Amino acid sequence: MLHLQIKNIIKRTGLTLTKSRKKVLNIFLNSEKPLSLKQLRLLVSDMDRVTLFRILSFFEDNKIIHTIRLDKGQDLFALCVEECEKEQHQHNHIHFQCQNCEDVSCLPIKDFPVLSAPNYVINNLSINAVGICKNCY
Amino acid sequence: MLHLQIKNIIKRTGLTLTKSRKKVLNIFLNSEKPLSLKQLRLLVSDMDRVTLFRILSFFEDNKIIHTIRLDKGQDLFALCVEECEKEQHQHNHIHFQCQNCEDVSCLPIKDFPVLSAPNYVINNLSINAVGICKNCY
DNA sequence: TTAAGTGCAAAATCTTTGCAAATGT
DNA sequence: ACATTTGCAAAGATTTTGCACTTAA
Repeated sequence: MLHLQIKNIIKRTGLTLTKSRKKVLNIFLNSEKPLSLKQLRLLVSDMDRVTLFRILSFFEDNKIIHTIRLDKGQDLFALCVEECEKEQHQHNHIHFQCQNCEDVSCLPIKDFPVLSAPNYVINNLSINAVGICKNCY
Repeated sequence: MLHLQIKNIIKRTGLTLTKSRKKVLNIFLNSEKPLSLKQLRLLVSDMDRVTLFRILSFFEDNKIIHTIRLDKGQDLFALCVEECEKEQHQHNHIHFQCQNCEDVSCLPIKDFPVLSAPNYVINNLSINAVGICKNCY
């Protein structure tokens, strides 16, 4: 089941499914939340850090994961969902970081804002919100 | 005129107006566009890189500048405008990067989107758009 | 078999820290 | 004069590169 999922994700890229890549994918598939590089390093335990770097940038190039760039210089990585597989690689969800518990999650928004500006073509919006989450409210 | 502007900006923080800080502020005040660390380094020429780091983080702490975190790992720095001086330090403008010419600017949007999610408090939104700018259109 | 991926060592960058000398008020 | 800021040297951290060895198809 999970194995099949992993195979399909990699098959999309046309490239090799290795043990290391499988490991990293598993971590993402088993995680509810976006992960920092530090967290990933712990979770992959013995994997060489260079290999992890290369896998992450490979995954990012192939739109398997994307980077969430929070304020304050933190980057988190998350699996892409359906939308990413379309041409535009659009992320129609909003990342939210709680200023109290620091937790990062996706905001459940019904109507994703549509923006337009005269003479501009807007292909992708990335929106980060900060505030107080429903648990800390 | 410009000198007065600089004085006022620094006065807000209650702290010292030094030659180096003045230099960096001048660069920002004379630049239409947000600047990368690399660009800033060139523009401050002989200033020690540590000093530049410290000035930037001082300016950021004091809400004189803010960081624009573009996709693909680039950070740019820009002067804050009026909004930043209010409590919330909200940036009611949208940063736009052209996928053709790579230029970064603020999007002229009339109605800044208002988001709400049940049981969440949203204090700040940062929105980055990518697409094709009016010059490359 | 052989093209691609991994691990290791080491280079290149980037960021932070401590402290003495210089500067601003 | 005194507190703050700067420059320098050096530590720490992060990211990249080259290359021999291993692995997946």
